[in-house]
Amino acid sequence: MTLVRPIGTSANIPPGLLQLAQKQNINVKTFPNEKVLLNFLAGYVKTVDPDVFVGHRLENISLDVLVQRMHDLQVYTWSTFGRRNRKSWPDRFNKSSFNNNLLIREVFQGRLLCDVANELGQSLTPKCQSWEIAEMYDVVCHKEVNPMEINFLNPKFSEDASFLMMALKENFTNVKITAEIAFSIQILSLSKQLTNIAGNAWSHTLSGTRAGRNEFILLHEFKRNNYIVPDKEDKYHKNSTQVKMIESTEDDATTATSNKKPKYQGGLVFEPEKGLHKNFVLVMDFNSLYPSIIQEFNICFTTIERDQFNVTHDEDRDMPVIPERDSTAGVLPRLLSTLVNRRREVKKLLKDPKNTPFQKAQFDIKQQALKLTANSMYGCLGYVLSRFYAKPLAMLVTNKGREILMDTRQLAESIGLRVVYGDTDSVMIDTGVDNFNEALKIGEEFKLKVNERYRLLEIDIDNVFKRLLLHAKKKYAAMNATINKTTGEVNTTLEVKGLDMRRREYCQLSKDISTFVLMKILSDLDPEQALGEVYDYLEEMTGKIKNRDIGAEKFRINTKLSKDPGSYPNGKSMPQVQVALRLRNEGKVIKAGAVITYIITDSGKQDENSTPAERARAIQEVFSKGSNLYPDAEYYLEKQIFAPVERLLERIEGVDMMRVAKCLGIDTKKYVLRVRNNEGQSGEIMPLESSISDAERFNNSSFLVLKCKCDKQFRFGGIQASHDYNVTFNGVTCSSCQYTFPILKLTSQLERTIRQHISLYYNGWLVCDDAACGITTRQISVYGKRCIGTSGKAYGCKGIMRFKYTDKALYNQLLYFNSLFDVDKTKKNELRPIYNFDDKNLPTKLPSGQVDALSEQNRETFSACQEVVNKYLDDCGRRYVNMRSIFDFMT
DNA sequence: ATGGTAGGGGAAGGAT
DNA sequence: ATCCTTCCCCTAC
Repeated sequence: MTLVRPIGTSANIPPGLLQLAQKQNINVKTFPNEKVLLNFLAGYVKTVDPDVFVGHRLENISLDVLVQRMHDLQVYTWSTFGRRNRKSWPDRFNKSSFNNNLLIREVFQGRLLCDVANELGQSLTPKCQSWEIAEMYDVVCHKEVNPMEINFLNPKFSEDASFLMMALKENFTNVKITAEIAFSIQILSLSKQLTNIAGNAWSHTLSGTRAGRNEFILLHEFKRNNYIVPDKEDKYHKNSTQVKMIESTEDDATTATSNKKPKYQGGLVFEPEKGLHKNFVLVMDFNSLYPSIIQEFNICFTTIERDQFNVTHDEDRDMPVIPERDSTAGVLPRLLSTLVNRRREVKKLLKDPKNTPFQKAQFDIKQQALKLTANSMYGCLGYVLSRFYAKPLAMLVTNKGREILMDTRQLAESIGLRVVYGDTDSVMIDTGVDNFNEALKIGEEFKLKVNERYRLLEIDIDNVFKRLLLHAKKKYAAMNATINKTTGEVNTTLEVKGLDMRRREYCQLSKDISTFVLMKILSDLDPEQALGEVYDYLEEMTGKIKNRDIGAEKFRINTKLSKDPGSYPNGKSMPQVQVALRLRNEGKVIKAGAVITYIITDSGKQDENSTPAERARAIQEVFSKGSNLYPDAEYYLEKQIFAPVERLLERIEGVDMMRVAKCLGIDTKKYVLRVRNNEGQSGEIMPLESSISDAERFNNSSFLVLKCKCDKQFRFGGIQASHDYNVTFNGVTCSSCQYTFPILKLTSQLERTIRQHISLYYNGWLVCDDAACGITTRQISVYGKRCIGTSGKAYGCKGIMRFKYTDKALYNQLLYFNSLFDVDKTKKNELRPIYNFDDKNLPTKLPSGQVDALSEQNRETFSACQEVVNKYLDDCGRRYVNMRSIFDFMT
């Protein structure tokens, strides 16, 4: 049913509308004015008495407008929108900030609001970029629809019935599409399952926030276990000292700019071995790492002592203690284990061939809901406003995560595997083979080795990459290989993470071109030929772009406005802000959170100096009739095509970037300048290994501790800021007694430390890697690498004996000592820090000029120290190989 | 008001 | 002019 009232100044409905509607079989009702229409609507809602409203942008747009108009036109029957019979509007309505989702929800109390494009809808459709209705229809239902731009200010809509009818039909179509999307993503079923699991209100789940669901599932769980749950806090009643501390220290930071500073350390990301890997690369991935860690290490509010926490602001010392391995499982681990087990059961049911399609869909939704619930548990531990906020627990989880990932890397490297990248819960291993099955075998073996170290935690082969191009942390492209079991053929598909082409501010044309380039570079083609084809393609595309042979829709750029467009201080340089302001001037509603779709248009002849932001136009404006606006070829070629392609080809062997620039018609003079500037900084091409920062490479090395005449001991980290020592032009000086170390004292302490490390290594201590067992021995057991446990008979402990001090660790340790006195590294500010970056008591950094000067002044002293280290390093270098071959069976 | 942190990259504007 | 910090956005996990 469609309700219509006269538009604009006209008091009449265009003649012939009803007949037209009848002909097209659409149920249209007309009303003399808006108030009558709204009254009818209110009555209609009351009669139908719906449980759910399904729509697209309900709270933000449609219902907001509807409710506001009812208020302004004094439609007294407004309360039928909800199920409470109310006479007066909620108090807050007359206040200025009434465009509040809470108010809308208050009016609609008793009925569910299901919005396919709100936060919940968006979380279910992550592939969408703008969540416009047409885009969602395309992405979710794989059907295309051409949206019509309707501007009711156009007088034709109030005069011409066929015109108005078009608008009504558009509206009608959108309603149907929305319903189709809602069914397709199963938003109602899923939210109901989530609600059933958590035990909160369905209406709450539909609003899309996870914190509330999480709160309720924990409340229920603790109640069931006879615990007293924490009180709900408000601004008058705080019961957590942690919250108070955070508020007092970070008050201004959170309110003013909403610049959320991280509160604790998160996942570990390895520095990738950048470039193209042509061997098979295995992606080994821990299955749901954080939920598994909580279970594996029994991390719970009830098992971990948290009172002493947050005193020193030093994560190392504040980190709570993990419970004993055989301690009773806490509430949280038990809850997670229940969720995991239930999911396993449901997945079993899902596989039953006797299922009807309906049952199958139901089971699938249920297992999804269980997974979502388990996975959102960790996030809420670190959420300040959660009733169950527990920073120590969150810290513990990520801390274990980092430890596990580091151990996994070391295990891989100890058996000669090369880890080329890893992020939080995964390692990528360059197998060095070019055969799929061989690679798989290596992966299976490694998987066993990793999995025998944990009870629950499980690593698996996630993907096998035939080719892998690593560009930076969180940015890579790969040819994902799968084998067809019957034919034995290897099929490949392109997989891209994080690169420009995955981002919504890059237009479709840019994405198409990036895809083409990657397909060539990652193909089996001869590299030279691949590059040749890329050059040709780029040249061809440049021609098409300049000739305006490509449709403007390929040039659309999406960007979200997180704030109100009016409140950007630097808005002038931001195209999306300029476009939003233009749209707002036209009378469009643009709120914080809106996704702006725009095109950078050609400046034409005049205004050579106009900025891209000034030339940005909303997509509607470009497509409107007679607009005469075209994409700015130069802008797109440089920013949207050259820049991403340059990043893709950066480390490809034999690439001629000048030629790429020429193919794209980039002003090569500008480009030459850019290359020169960058070369000056980063210097010559470095070997891969030295691209790892010292901070990471020496992460596990011991610091060099110097002892002063005054008995004070301190970490020495080369020429860098410290509370304990200064490097002056005379050498190293103690901060407490101002004693300056003579060269001899420095070298002798250094040598003594090195000898200690070497003797530690020769001791050959073995340690069980099971933290709970932790047995340390020099016995090499007859059971091989298995831990002999306390029984001495290799049962009772599943740990593996490893060298406490590996040859590699010693080698690395010596390299670290060497680096402390490396003048060049010092000048480039590449030394490993001796303080944690988040230490509250961080000394102020030395000015770079001072560092340079001190480096030069101490060059002689430092090279004397380096000589000491090098003496042992040379020695070690030879033995390094020998020791390995002797003890190979151990590792 | 409505899970988390890590990280790249563009752009502006202040410091040098 | 060039470096460095800050803001902003978006992505990976």
